[in-house]
Amino acid sequence: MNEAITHLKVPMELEDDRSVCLGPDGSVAHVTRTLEIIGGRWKLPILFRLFEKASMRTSQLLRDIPGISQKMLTQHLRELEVDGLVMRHDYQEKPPRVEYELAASGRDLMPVLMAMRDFSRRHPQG
Amino acid sequence: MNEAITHLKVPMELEDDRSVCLGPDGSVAHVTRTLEIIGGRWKLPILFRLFEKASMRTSQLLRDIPGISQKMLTQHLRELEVDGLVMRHDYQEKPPRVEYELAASGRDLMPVLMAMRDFSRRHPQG
DNA sequence: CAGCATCCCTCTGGATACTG
DNA sequence: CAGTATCCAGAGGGATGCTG
Repeated sequence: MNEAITHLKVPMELEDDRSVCLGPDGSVAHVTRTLEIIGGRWKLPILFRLFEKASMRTSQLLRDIPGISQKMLTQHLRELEVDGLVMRHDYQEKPPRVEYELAASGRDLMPVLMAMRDFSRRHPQG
Repeated sequence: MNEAITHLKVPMELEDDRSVCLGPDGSVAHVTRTLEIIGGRWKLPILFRLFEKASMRTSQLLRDIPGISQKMLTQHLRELEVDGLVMRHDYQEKPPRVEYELAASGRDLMPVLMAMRDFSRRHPQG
């Protein structure tokens, strides 16, 4: 799964080329990777929500994020889970009860997001 | 112009809602703004290139970034210029001679990109 | 309540050809 | 050399209905 963002994804054949030509550290590839992880339409709202509230049920997220649909919520939560940012807890109850919380990687990501937020603040668009 | 990334763009009607519901600081909106700026398929290669080489001609960029097309190079350079990350210098010569360099905002962005790079390094994908 | 399956529309980006 | 104009394929995401 984890269908990454198309226009950000690096075609297999070019990946090495780009790493090489753009620094031996592969900076571009790594930044691209981070972009792919947070690049979904609702990824940021979900992450910030879980950052504020620690643990949340699916229905809570659905209510607290205006405009998101069931489908997109589940889909993005899956991707975030696969990418290791979010942990899913299924309590195996009836009716279903599932909760999500930020994993360690997810918490580590927050300072990066804060840096991105601060950049935008320091550079208001023209 | 500056046609932003669709799946990242916040519909007008929801912009306020999201800012409110996701913290009074509008974190999500700001991070989204930064994402939009760097979200194009070739934005990162271009930025890193200009970060390394200071000033470059169009043809140099075209040669140094494997896989990019004339169209996308120009298009992304325009967007980066509009967003204030890149400065364009047209020397008004014949044949044409145009050079690009990072603007102050572009240089300010680099530490943020480094943070994103480091995050990816610290969290290798599964 | 939580999640999956479809259909459909929009937009990005690639390929190509042309201008000054 | 630098840039523009078309055409087109593919992916992301919205709307809706169904399942356990």
